[in-house]
Amino acid sequence: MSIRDERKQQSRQALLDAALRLSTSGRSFSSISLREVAREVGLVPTAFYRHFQDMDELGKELVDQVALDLKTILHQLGQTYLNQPKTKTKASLELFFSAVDQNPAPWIFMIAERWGGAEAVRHAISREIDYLNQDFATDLEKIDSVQHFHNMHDLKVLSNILINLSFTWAMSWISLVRQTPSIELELEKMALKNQTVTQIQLIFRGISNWERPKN
Amino acid sequence: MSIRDERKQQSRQALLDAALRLSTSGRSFSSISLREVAREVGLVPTAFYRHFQDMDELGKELVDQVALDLKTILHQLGQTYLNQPKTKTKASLELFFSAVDQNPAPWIFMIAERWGGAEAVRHAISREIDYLNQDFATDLEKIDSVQHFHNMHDLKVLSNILINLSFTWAMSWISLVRQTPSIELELEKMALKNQTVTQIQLIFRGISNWERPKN
DNA sequence: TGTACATCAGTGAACGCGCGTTCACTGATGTAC
DNA sequence: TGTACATCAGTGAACGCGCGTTCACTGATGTAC
Repeated sequence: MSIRDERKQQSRQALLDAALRLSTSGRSFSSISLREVAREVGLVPTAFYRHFQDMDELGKELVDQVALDLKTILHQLGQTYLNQPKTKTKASLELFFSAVDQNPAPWIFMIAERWGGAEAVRHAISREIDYLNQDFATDLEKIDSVQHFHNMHDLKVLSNILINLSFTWAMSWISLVRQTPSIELELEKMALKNQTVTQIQLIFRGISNWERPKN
Repeated sequence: MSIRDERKQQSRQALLDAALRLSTSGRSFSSISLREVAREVGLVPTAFYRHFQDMDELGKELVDQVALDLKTILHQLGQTYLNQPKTKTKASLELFFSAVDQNPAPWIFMIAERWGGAEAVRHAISREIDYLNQDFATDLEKIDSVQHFHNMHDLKVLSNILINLSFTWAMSWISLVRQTPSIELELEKMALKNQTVTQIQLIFRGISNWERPKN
C-alpha cells in the first residue's frame, strides 16, 4: 500500500473511531453531526466526503467493525466455557463483565442504535445480530449441557435468548458503573452479578429439564 | 375546569401525542425538533413554551404516560394468566402480540429511548422500568407455578428477565410486521410466535425445576 | 346583569447558530518516460 | 536517476436552511364590582 493510501486509511479509521467515541459518550449516533466528527479528527468538514458519502455510510461501516468486536468476545466466552466444562457460571460472568468494562463502546453502540438509530444503521445492525446468532448457536452446539437439544432450531432460540439477555446485562452493567457513586459501587456490582447468575442458572435449569413439547 | 384550562390541557396533550407519533414512525425522539412537534399540532413554535420548558420536559412527561400504558398491558396479561391457570402459553402470547399490534407506539418509544435517547429521558425510563419490575413481580407472586419461589429477590429476577425479553419480543414483532411483504408475513409471524413460545417454556421449565443453589 | 380590568394561550417577526453540501483551490504523492 | 504531468486528500469560502429562543403583541376568557 502506498504512502497516500496508508494515510487515507488512517484518516478513514480516525473518522470511524471519532464517530464511535462521540456516539457512546452520552449522545446517540443519530444526534451527532458530520461536522462534529470531522472536527474531532482535526479535519475540515469537506474532507469527510473523501471517505464516506454521508453519515449513513459511515454508520454502516461502524456497525460492521463493532459487530466483529462483539462476535470475538462472545466466541471467546463460548470457547472458555467449552474448554473448562467445570467453569462455574459466576466465573464466566466475571469474564463477560470485565470484557464489557474494558471496551464498553461496542455494546453501547449496538444496543443504543439497534432500535433508536436511523433506518440504515438499524438494518445493518439487525443483519449483524442475525449473523451473531448463527455463530453463537454453532458455538453452543458443542457444549455438553446442550447435547439433548438435537435440532438447530432450538439451538437458535437458545442463542437468541442468550444474546438478547447479554445485551441487557451489558447495558445494566455499564449504566451501573457510570452513575453509581464509588462508595456503593462494589456492593451494587455484586448484587447485579448475583442477579445475572440467577438468570443464567434459571435458563440452564430449563435446558437440562428440556424435552420438546408435542408441537 | 374552566374553558381556558380545558383548551390548554387539550393543546398540551396534542403536543405529547404529536411527539409520540413523530418519534415512533422511523425516527427517534432525540432527533425530532420542538418546531416539528408544534407544526404537527398546528401551533406556532413559540406556543410550545406555554406548555413545556423544553423538549426534555415533554419527554419526561411522555415517559410517564407511555409507561402507564405498558403497565396496564403487562398487568392484564398477568391477571389473564392468573384467572385462567390452564391458559396455554401460546394463547397468552397471542394476547400479548395483539396488544402490541393495536398500540405499538408505547413499546417503540420505551425501547428506542431506553438506551438511545437523551440523558433526561433515559433516566425517567429506567426509573419507570424499575416500577414496572416491582409491580410485575407482585403479579407473578400469585401464579401457581411460581409458588416455590419464596423470596421476593428471586421473583424480581424472574420479572426482570421476563420484562426485558418482552421488550425484545415486542420489537421483533413490530419490525417483522413493518418490513415483511404481506405474502410471507403470516408464515414469519407463526415462526416468531413459535420461537417465543419456546423461550417462555424454557424459562418456566427452569422455574418448575428450581431450587435455590447453595449461594 | 353589565362594565372595566386582568390573565394568558397563541401570534409573528427577528436573532444568531450549526448544519450539510457545492465549488474551485493547493500541494504532496504517484506514475510514465 | 531526473523530469513532467496526473492524481487526489485535504482546504477554505460560501450558500441556503431549519433550528431554539427572545420579544412585544393580540384578543378571547376569567374575575371583581
